[in-house]
Amino acid sequence: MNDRTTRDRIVEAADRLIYRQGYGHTSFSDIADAVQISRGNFYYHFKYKDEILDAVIDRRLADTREMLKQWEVDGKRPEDRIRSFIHILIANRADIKRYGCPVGTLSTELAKLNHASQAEANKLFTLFRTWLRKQFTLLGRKADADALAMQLLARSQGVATLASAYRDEKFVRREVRQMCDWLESCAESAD
Amino acid sequence: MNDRTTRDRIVEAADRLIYRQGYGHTSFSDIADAVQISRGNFYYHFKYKDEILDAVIDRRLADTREMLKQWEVDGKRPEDRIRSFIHILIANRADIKRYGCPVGTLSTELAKLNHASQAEANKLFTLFRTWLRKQFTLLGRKADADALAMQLLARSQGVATLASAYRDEKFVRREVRQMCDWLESCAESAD
DNA sequence: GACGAATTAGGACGATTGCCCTAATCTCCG
DNA sequence: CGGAGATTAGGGCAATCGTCCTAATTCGTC
Repeated sequence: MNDRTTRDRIVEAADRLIYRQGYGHTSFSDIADAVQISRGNFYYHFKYKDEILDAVIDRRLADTREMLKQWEVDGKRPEDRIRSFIHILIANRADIKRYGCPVGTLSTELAKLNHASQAEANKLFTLFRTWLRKQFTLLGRKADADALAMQLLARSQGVATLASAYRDEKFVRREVRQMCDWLESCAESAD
Repeated sequence: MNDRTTRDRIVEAADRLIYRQGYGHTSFSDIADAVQISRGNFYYHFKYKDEILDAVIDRRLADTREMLKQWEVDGKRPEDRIRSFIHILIANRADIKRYGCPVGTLSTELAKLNHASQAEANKLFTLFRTWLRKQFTLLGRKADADALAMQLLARSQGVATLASAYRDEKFVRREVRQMCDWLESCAESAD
């Protein structure tokens, strides 16, 4: 019924462009050029710009869910799983250095635009938050699991912001090391 | 020679609008409407949009320098001065909850736009960074003063980002309390 | 009060934006 | 092969963008 190829290619290109340029600064033409289709064809798949944004957010949500699920397979101990989270900063350091965190920068922009989809975009934060909370609970920090999750989220966000401002990868590495140390002390102080 | 009133009113309005809407989403008309002058008059004071941005950044730099200077008068001990920095999050919590950190969000946006003034905007970060480094040095943490300054900057940025995403003031208060605790342990472990 | 300079008002420009329409093309099944 | 539905191409719309120009007004000074 529906050929997913073109639509997926649009969402994929929009995802990358919105991450790199921001939502407001990414136009229909930008995306159409990237996918090498006409704007008319574009309109066939997405009538409104907001629809593309929602599709991009959905895509990111799905990808993130998949990633979190995979981390639960890879890391057997909860501290290992949390370490997987911290290490996104290392794995994506080149992009983060240049464009910041895809979750944080989008949320910030939509907040300023007072955009209706900000709630949807925030689900990305909540996805990580809930997952981290679960891991901290498994770690034995039942009482303050959510606070610890938020603390780790906040610190990651800050690292991404400053890494992008100063275009500094070494800073990322240093902060990741400290966050891993902090995580170990969290694990020790439990049970 | 130059009547500063109108120009200052323009910069003041532009500052507020850029903070609330972002630079890219703030137009000449927006600012002219806010100041209640014609766009033609506007053009007399600023030929290019980039000039307004630079004027806004200069204004913020001057304000920040003044604030930092004041903190050195208010707080006699370096830990008190650093506490002043941490408490901006409390003092500006209503704005931060709604629009995030003015320094971080502008830097992030300009990074994505690949804007020439990003270096100038980053001086705001460096102003805080250098000042904090000095205070940590006075605290006796000479070797890792810059790392501590960056760590505190990063955490503040993260708190602002998440406070804005979740529109949550309580989270700000909780994190500020923890940051103050952390600061005390910094002061104790020194000298 | 008059004159030159500083300031303001208001409109116009080309480009780009999000959005919309229609005709051409492709694909697949009877 | 042929026709119906899915897909694509390309142009056009009104609105807004940053920028620019010129005429009117205000201001300080003699």
